[in-house]
Amino acid sequence: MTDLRPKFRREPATQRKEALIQAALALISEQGLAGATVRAIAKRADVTQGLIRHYFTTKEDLISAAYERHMNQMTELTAAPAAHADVSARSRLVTFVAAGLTSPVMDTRSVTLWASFISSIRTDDAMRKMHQQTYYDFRNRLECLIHDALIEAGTPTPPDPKDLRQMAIASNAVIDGLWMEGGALPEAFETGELAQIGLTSVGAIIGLDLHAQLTTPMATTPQVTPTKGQL
Amino acid sequence: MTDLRPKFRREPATQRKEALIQAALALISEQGLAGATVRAIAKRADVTQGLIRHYFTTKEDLISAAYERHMNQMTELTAAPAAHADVSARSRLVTFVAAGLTSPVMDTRSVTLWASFISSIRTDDAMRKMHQQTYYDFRNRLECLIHDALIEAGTPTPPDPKDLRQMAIASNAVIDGLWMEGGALPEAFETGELAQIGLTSVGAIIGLDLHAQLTTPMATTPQVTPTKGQL
DNA sequence: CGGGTAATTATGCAAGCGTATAATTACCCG
DNA sequence: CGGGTAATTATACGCTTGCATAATTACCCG
Repeated sequence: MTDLRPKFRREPATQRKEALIQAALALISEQGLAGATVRAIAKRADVTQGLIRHYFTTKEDLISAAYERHMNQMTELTAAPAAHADVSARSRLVTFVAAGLTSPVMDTRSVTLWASFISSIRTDDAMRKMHQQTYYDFRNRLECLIHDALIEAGTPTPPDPKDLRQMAIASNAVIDGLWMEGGALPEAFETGELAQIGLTSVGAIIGLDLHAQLTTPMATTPQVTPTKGQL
Repeated sequence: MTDLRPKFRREPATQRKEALIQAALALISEQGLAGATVRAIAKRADVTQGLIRHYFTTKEDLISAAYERHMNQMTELTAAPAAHADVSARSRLVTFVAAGLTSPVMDTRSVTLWASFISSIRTDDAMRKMHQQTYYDFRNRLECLIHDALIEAGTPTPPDPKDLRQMAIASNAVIDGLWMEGGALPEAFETGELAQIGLTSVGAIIGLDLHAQLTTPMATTPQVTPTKGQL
């Protein structure tokens, strides 16, 4: 009756931490922050709850690490496809915008996760700093792409830094707004519709046509039950 | 030693409900959903916790009512200033966009509240429906304003409904995105900067100049520490 | 192969949670 | 003024939470 098989395995620290973070992310995306209890996370990661305290001094620590992980991955998933240096700047910008508004970046899970975290940036300083850093990082990448695309398109003079900043802020906002709605109400939009709207809008904001070949100012896609009315 | 003064007052139902909702909103905006416990809400509203169950069958009920209240107020605060029928359609649109990107609509408290609620639209069906309804309501108002402004500006033909829809989605997204960042990182932007960017962007998206008198495509405002760098 | 040690489990605790129910009590009406 | 009733308080229950601490145990190293 003596049990020969070990009752648990000792894993490298980074691996265990990663497993715990992934378990936390899964739970938060499924049930919100309230569902991500220490016990639930431990169970999901197939360990006992005491182990969490061994790797993270507090639960807040783990949640914060999960937030960082999620946001960095989102930025990377958006930026990576647009990193090929051998294509035109305009093409890189197009890829960036489209990637940010397509699965897996634009996705109910991602948006829910993000929303859960965002709600705590007012209370939690670590969360607040993380949000700020993530936001600036994303916006700066966008600003660089816009800058390059404008130069490439042959603008009269090098773009005014102030205008560039505002274009980046505005473009970032459209992408964020579309991304959020696409994740929150997936059934409200056609596949690819939001990516296309994003390209049209960013194009309009920076004064460049970001569509394949056409020059029409606002292209067209099939419509879906808008619940229009009253008012 | 007999206490002459009454130990509590009986208030009309609507008033008590309203007080409880306001207490909940205050707590959620200050400490997130986690801080809005039944006991804390009751204390804030100067009643005992049992009373909550007397007016709301469950805590979820109260939270849901608070969500509805908050969103409707935000929409109203944005739309009301733009309701004067005697001014031009363009002017009404301008007012609408600007109101949505200025205090008190664009505000840390509002954004934090919204974020707390949003995180639960995946789990909670009532929340989900409320979000959907609120979103469509806001977007439809925007679409109407855009429509009127385009007609007024003398577009060649009545605007294509599909284009109109996309313009509304995009404009809504910019406003949402700017509103969110303005609330989340208030110190990152100059006063009025986001409203101005919003006007410029919506103008670019629908193909109308929404600025006071100028015709320049991207006007200019003072800059503020952007934490630019690396990459 | 055998001991030391850090990873992991096991157990417990105090506090807070949402909810249910019974006891008060302010206020309305005849 | 005095009784009825609904608003409000008071109290309690069972459960879950995050965290701490002690007991195990897998694995590395000489």
